Amino acid sequence: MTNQNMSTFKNHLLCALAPEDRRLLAPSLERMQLNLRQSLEKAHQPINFVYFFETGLGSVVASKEGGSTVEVGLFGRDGMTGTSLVQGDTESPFDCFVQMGGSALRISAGNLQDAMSQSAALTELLMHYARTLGIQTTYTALANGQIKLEERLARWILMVHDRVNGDSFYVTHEFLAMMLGVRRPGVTVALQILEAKHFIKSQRGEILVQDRTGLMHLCQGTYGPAEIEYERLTGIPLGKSKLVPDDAAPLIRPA
Amino acid sequence: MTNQNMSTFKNHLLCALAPEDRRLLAPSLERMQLNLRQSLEKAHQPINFVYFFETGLGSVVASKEGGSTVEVGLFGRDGMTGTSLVQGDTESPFDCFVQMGGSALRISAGNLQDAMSQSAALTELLMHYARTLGIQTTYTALANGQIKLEERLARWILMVHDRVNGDSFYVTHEFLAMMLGVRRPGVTVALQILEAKHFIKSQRGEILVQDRTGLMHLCQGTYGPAEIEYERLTGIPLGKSKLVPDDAAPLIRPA
DNA sequence: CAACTTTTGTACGATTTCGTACAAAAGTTG
DNA sequence: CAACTTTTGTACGAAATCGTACAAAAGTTG
Repeated sequence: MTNQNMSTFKNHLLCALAPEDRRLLAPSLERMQLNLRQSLEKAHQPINFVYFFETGLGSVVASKEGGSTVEVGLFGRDGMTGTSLVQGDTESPFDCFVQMGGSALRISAGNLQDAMSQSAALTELLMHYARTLGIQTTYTALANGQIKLEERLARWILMVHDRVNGDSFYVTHEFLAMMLGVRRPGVTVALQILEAKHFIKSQRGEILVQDRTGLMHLCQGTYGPAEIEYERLTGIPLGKSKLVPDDAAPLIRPA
Repeated sequence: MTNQNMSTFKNHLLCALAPEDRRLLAPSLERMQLNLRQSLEKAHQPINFVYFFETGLGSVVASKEGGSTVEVGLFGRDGMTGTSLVQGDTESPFDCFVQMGGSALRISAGNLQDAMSQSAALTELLMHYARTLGIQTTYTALANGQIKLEERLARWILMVHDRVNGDSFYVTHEFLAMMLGVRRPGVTVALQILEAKHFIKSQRGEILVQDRTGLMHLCQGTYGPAEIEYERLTGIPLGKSKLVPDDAAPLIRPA
C-alpha cells in the first residue's frame, strides 16, 4: 500500500486491528479489483494470496461428484479469504471465488504469515475470524438439512444484505440456484413466495430487501446465531440491524 | 495419568505426538469412562475439559428453533472434543455428547492451553485436527444439501465404521434419525434399501457393514475427501480401508 | 428495430421426504 | 410367562423438490 492512506481501509478486520498491527500489514497490502466469478482459491492448490474484501462478496463452495455445488461460506468486507492459512494449513479442499465484484486488499501468504508471527493480536483476530466462518458453515449444514428452500433463500438474502451497501443487490435465479444447490425454477418460485409476503421485491437480476424481520422469522434460528458469534469473537458489528428480532421465540435446546 | 503407562494410549492424536509432547500432557490426563448420552460440551458454556477419545464416539450437534437437530461433527479415537479451544475460543454454539459409550483421556482446558503454549508441535497437531473436523462439517453441509437420505445414511455408516472396532456397531433407527435430522421411519426404509443392496446387515439396534465400496459409491464424493484431509493434515491413517475405491469416477470440478 | 441472448415464469409428472398413526416384533421386567 | 417397554415395519396422503421442457419477458447487439 505504498501511496495509500491506511484510514481508507474499508475491510472490517483491518479496521479492527490496532494501529501498529495495521502498520505491520500495510506495506504488503495491495488494492485489487475483484471481477465477477474470479477465482480466489482453487481446491487442493496452495493458497498464494489472501484477500481482505472491501466491497463485493466472496463464496466458498463445495462440490460433489457430477459437479453440483453448494455454497459453504460467504463473506464480504467483514472477512477475508485464506482462513485455511490462519488455521495452519496451506490449501483447502474447496473453491473460493468472487460472487459479486468489488475490491479487496491482497497480501501474499508469506507476508501474512510473517506478520502473524510478529503479532499475537493480529493472529488472534484472524483466528477468531476463521472460527466464525467455520461456525457459519456449520449453520449452513443445519439449514441444508432442516429448513426448506424458501427459508434457506431467506437466510441467504439476509447474509448477503448484511454485507452490501444499501438494501438491494444483483443476482440471477440461476446463480442463486447454484449457491443453494437447487433447481433454478425452484428459486424463481421461492422468490415469488418471499415477495408475496412482502419481505422482498424481486426484479430481473435484482433483489430488494423490504422486511428483514420477516425474513429472519422464516429462518427458524439458522440465521442470527452465526452472526452473533461473529460479533462476540471479533468485537465487530455485522450487518444491517440487530440480529435477533424483538419477538423472537427463545431457542429451545434439548436437555 | 499418575500410574498409567503412556504406551497404552489408544487415542490416535496422542499416539502421533512426539514422546516429549506426550510427556507434557501425561501428568494432566485422566482416564474417564464415557457414558452413553453424557454431555461433553454445552452450547455457549465455557469448555472446562477436553476429551481425547480412546473408544466410543462423540457427536457435535446443531439445533434449530423447535429443537430439531443435525449432527455436524463426528469423532472417536481419531479425535477429541474442544477444538474450539484450539482455535482460540472458550466456548462453542453447539452441543457435544457421547454417542457411543467408551473411554477417553481428559485434560482441563487450562492444562491443555499451558501445554500448547509450551509446544509448537502439539499446537500444530491439534490445530490440524481442528481443521479436519471443520472440513468434515463442510462436507456434511454438502451432503445435507445434495444427496438423499439413503446416501447420507451410507456416509454416516462409513464414518462410524472408520471409528469403531470390528464391522458392526449399535444404534437405533430413532437415534440415527436424530443425527441425520430426518424422520425415524425414513431411516428404517433407507436401511432396508442398503440391506437389499447387500451393503449392510441390519438387526434390532445393530448395523453390520458388509460392503464398504458399495456404500462409498452411494455417497457421490461426500465421503472420502474429508477423510483424506484428515490423513494429509495429521499424518494419521483413518478408518478401515483405503478411502477411494479403485473404480471411483474422477471428481469433476467446474472450471 | 430486428435478431439474438439472457433471464424469468410456468407447467407437469416423477421422486423424495414428511407427518402421523398403528401394528408387529424383540427385548425386559416383575 | 405375562405385562410392559423399546424398537422396527408398514401404510398413506400431503408436502417439497426434482428434472425437464418450453414460452414469455427483458435486455443487448448489430
